[in-house]
Amino acid sequence: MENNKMRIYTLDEAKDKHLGKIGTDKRDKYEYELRLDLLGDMIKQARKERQLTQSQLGELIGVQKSQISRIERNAKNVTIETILRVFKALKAKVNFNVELLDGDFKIA
Amino acid sequence: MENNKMRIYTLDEAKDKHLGKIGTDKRDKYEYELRLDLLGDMIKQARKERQLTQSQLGELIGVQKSQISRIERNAKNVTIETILRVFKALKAKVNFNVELLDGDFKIA
DNA sequence: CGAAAAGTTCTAATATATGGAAACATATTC
DNA sequence: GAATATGTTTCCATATATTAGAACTTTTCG
Repeated sequence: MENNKMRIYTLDEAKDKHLGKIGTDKRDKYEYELRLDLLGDMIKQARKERQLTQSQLGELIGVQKSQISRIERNAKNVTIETILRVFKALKAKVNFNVELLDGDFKIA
Repeated sequence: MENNKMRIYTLDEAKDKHLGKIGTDKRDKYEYELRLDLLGDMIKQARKERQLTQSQLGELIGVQKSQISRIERNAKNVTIETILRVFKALKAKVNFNVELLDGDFKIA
């Protein structure tokens, strides 16, 4: 019987693939913007992992394929709730990890 | 000199605190809904870690304190972009991790 | 290669997110 | 306890997210 966890994707994995490792100039420069862009890519990857078309995924949450395409293509201006609906239909769990970075942050 | 990473928060940590460990009925029942609710809590925690009022955080991203309050109180229907703007102002990095769960998932 | 499948983009309508400002509520300070 | 600081809710206006459906484009498959 297989492991319960089939696959884990992280945004960092996706970025490594697209931009190179942490520390390269190219990587840092796009860190913020790509965080916005790659969420849609993660939806797409999860969907393909499930071997679903956009149309089939759309049926699962009750929308047309065009909405799935829209979200996958540009997830930055999509609400958290909508994103989670999609991932729920894909039987994927999303974890948000927040990491406070050290900076000499002071309010006078 | 301090570590670069001051603190790491995960949604799971927050849920453990509110609901008990993975596996309890109470925990499972609210897994989906609370994922929607606790993102705002994470914003609030990060803000307090930075020792900022809502008003000060609002100034950082150019909105009134009432918007910060609104977002913290209900982050589920907020766009990814807005969420990330807030975390960026808090000098916090957000990681989205997607985990595909095994399920006898078939499309006939 | 051509047809079908799959994905993308557009239009227009509706629902809702975002925002300021003010009133209100609660917490903190002295 | 009173004043101040901080957070919440409401109202209203504007901007934008969501959606169906259709036309279009790209990919897949036999």
